Amino acid sequence: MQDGVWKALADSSRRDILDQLKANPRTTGDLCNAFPTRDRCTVMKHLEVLVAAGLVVAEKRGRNRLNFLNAAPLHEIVERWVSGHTARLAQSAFQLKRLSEDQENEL
Amino acid sequence: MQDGVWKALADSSRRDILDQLKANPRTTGDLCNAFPTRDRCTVMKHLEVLVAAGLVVAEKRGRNRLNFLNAAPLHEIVERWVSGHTARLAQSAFQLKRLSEDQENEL
DNA sequence: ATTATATGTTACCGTGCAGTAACATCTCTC
DNA sequence: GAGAGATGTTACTGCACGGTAACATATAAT
Repeated sequence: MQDGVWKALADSSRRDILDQLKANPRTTGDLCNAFPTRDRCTVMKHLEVLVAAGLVVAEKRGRNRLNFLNAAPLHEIVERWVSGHTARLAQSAFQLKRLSEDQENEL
Repeated sequence: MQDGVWKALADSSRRDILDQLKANPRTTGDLCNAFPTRDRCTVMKHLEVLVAAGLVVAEKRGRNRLNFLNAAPLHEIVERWVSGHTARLAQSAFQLKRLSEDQENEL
């Protein structure tokens, strides 16, 4: 479940697509124009992955397809996993600080 | 740069390893015992990826190797990328709500 | 010193994925 | 309805990655 979201976020092209959708929904053609180096099929495949992960919702509008960002899955993995780690940011920083001090003492 | 962090987080085994390191640093052997289904070499390869991403710092202690969590890269991608999306969570929810209403109106 | 324990290194295999091409479908415009 | 424009589908290729085995090194205990 969450795994699909992480996998979707692993690719920079897909994160770029999400950035494009952040302000406003875009048609597939818009997105292809935004990434001239990538083939249209490549963009569509990335969109499929994003839709499967729930990060993008697509809607047909005539002969166009509008792609909407859905930030909810992002929010979810941050709440359920990331915050559990970053909450202890100070603790891990302390551990690492003590580690480097021990290394100095070994000289 | 950030890409290495995202790639490292894409694999659930690696996220599990980070979970193991959340409370306390662990030796490589500890981690292997924590994941009996995975080969030791597999665990080590995952650790390599995590170290390359800066999420884990390893230190030799005698014949053991202690693996420390470093949550800083996590915090960084959240601050620099994720929060830019989740901050607009309400906006994207509104867009999606309006989308579903439009779909109902089309009936 | 020898042995057992813990970790490090190299090479290989199967799978999954990014990327592309060719072809198919659908919808607007005229 | 004919053609153009936009999207959908299938199949193929190269490469990266997860996983494993075999071998190598280092350190503690005896």
